[in-house]
Amino acid sequence: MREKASRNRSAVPVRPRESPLPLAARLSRATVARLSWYLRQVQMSERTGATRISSRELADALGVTAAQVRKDLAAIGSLGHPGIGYRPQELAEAIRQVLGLDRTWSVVLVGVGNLARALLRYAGFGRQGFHFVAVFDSDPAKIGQTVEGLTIWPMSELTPRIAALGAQLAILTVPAHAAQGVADQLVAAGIRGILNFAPVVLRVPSTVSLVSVDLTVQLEQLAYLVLNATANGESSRHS
Amino acid sequence: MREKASRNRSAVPVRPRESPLPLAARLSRATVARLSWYLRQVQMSERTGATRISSRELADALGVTAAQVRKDLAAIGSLGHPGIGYRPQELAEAIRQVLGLDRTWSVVLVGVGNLARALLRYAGFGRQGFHFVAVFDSDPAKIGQTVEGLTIWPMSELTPRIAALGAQLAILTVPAHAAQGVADQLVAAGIRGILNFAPVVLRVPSTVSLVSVDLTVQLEQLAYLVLNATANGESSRHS
DNA sequence: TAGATTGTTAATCGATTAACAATC
DNA sequence: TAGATTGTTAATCGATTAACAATC
Repeated sequence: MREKASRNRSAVPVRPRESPLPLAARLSRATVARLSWYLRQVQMSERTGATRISSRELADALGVTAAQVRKDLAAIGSLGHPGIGYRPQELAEAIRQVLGLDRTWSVVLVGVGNLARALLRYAGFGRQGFHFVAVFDSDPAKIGQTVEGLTIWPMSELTPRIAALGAQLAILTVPAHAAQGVADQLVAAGIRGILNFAPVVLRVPSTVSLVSVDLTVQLEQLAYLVLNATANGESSRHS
Repeated sequence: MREKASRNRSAVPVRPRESPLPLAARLSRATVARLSWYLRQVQMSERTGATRISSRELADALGVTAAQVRKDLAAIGSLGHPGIGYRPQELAEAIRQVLGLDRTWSVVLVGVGNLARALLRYAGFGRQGFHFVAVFDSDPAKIGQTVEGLTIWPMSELTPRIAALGAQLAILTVPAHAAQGVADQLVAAGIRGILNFAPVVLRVPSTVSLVSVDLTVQLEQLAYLVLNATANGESSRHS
């Protein structure tokens, strides 16, 4: 469960800066999440035609410290120019490469409810290289219907289609009671990563990556914060 | 942005155990998230009629260490019974109280798309005391329609209705470009907490609590994990 | 050159884990 | 009593911040 590998962190500076990403040290969750924010911000800068952006500008836009930004960015390479800042294009490219957004990901979706429809319709995913290649549901009434241009397949098609399409990622939007069973099927079918929205703690083998988004937990977090806000200094959370 | 208050943490043991929650120390984000998991697990135990549950059982079910569970639970009170474990009912009640689930929260929702419909339909929220009292949208075509028994109101009704209904929480499911503007209106209308789904970093005053769920970030996390999985020992993430 | 800004180090802060006396 | 399990302490681990020499 916990991350075990951190030995090689401080070994990085020793390495010559030949290829852009020479066996980069493992990045922490928090760092990876912030890289996503930086990328979004930098892409906005690119659009406005800016030729440079400083750690301070990035920090102010995102509500973190400039030191944090520099630390995060230094972890993925020597991308900055002392006295200048970062060049949006260079930076965006480097972040995309680290996050794996410089390629196409084939994604299947299991469980076609409203949440699934929202995700399928969200154009932001496609823009970053995530392409939905198949959707599945167990409800006979839904099978054969079309959502966002995709035919809904029965669960019996899960394994063969994932194999045939070479899908790497799956989004799980089934009810809690069905989630573990479907996850097991996805794992067996060779899926490499699962984004789970079912409110359960899933168990998958260590060869498969798992990110869970638990909306109930988020709303409960909010209730806790509100309840403890007046007394305390407020703090906000970004997941 | 960062949490500033932590002085009183180790001062807690000094305090006599009179009332159930005597000025409880501030809990970390991570702890609050785990409390939500514990609650869910404990509620399942309650349903199966279990009369006790140990930190080890809880830990195994959720993939954390038993020490972690005891630490988290000790932070909200002396709830365990040495040699026995925790009593599900007592524990569930204590967690509910800490998270503010022992009361009713009035929630408004702004932006009626598929994500909103999914959230409105999700029964889990109601079960924990979150009640949707109004929904708003800026699209004239949607105004006056009904979703899950609620009439969709125009944005001009936001301020008066929030005041009239005494709504405390808001869920923001509008497009990115509209999010900050709507957040400002919600703040002005007296909302105490916002659960934001728009993929932007929102700015709200420190008197208002904010939790953001950024689905793009989560999918990018997954891509990063998959990309770095084979080489590394795998780790999974629960938000 | 003077001013700006990075990458990196050391210091700080906070969260997790291991271990065990106290307790039922 | 013997066995089980908590709450708490100390040790460890990791992440953030501050400061500044190096660089453009």
